[in-house]
Amino acid sequence: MTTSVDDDLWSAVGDPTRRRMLDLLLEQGAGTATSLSERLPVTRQAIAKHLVVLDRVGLVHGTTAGRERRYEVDDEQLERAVAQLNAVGSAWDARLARIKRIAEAIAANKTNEKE
Amino acid sequence: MTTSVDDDLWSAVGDPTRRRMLDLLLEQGAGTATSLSERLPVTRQAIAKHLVVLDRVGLVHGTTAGRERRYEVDDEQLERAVAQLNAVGSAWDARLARIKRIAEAIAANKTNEKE
DNA sequence: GTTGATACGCAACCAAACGTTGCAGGAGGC
DNA sequence: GCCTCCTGCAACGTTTGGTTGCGTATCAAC
Repeated sequence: MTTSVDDDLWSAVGDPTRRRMLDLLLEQGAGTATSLSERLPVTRQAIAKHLVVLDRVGLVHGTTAGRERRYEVDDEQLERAVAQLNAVGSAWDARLARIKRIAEAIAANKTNEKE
Repeated sequence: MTTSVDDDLWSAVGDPTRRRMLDLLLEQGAGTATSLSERLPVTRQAIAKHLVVLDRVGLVHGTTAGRERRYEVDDEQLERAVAQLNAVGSAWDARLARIKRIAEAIAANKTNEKE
């Protein structure tokens, strides 16, 4: 039951560019707006805006080191996001399973009623 | 590895309103733009547009019955969407698990160098 | 210290997406 | 016939993802 609190995390993770940014950050351990933009098909400024979004929901946090601003994934928050993905997935799976059971029951019933 | 093909399904499911529409359709078996809009905080026209989006990626399909247009969830396609949610989730989980292992190894073995 | 490259932040601008209001038209019930 | 309900379409506003352009701060080299 998608509570409205989830929506911030969902919309953060819903964007394909942000998902790939998280992939890269996990792969490399950390990254800057510039380093990420070199491996993604968007400009540094677009990446920077996405980093702000991800920072706001706590999925990454950045530290300034000299002229660089380095971002890392927040493990706990990402786990929370994964948990919500799984929650929605399994909720739908449960619904689908129930629908199938009902469909089978109806099919059995109809064959009984017929003739 | 988030192929670009996934993005259509993701962005369809990424919108909170569309997620709730799918919830309602699963709960009620089927629904029209009007019936859905009565249980969601947006207008019928907004719902109608979302239904077009969901139809385009195959998550629902609609049939015209008299003056109503009834939409139902496409079970197979929704299962595919769920599979993709789970795929991303477990990929991140695997990364996080690996990072934790490495962190523990580093804690035990003090000699390490950055790439 | 001056110069030059690098990394960043900010502002203006564009296009697409989500949402609204308003209106015309087809299907059912009286 | 008439009236109601459901739908579809068009115009409009706001937010969001993306761009370009410019100013500024840091590091390295001279």
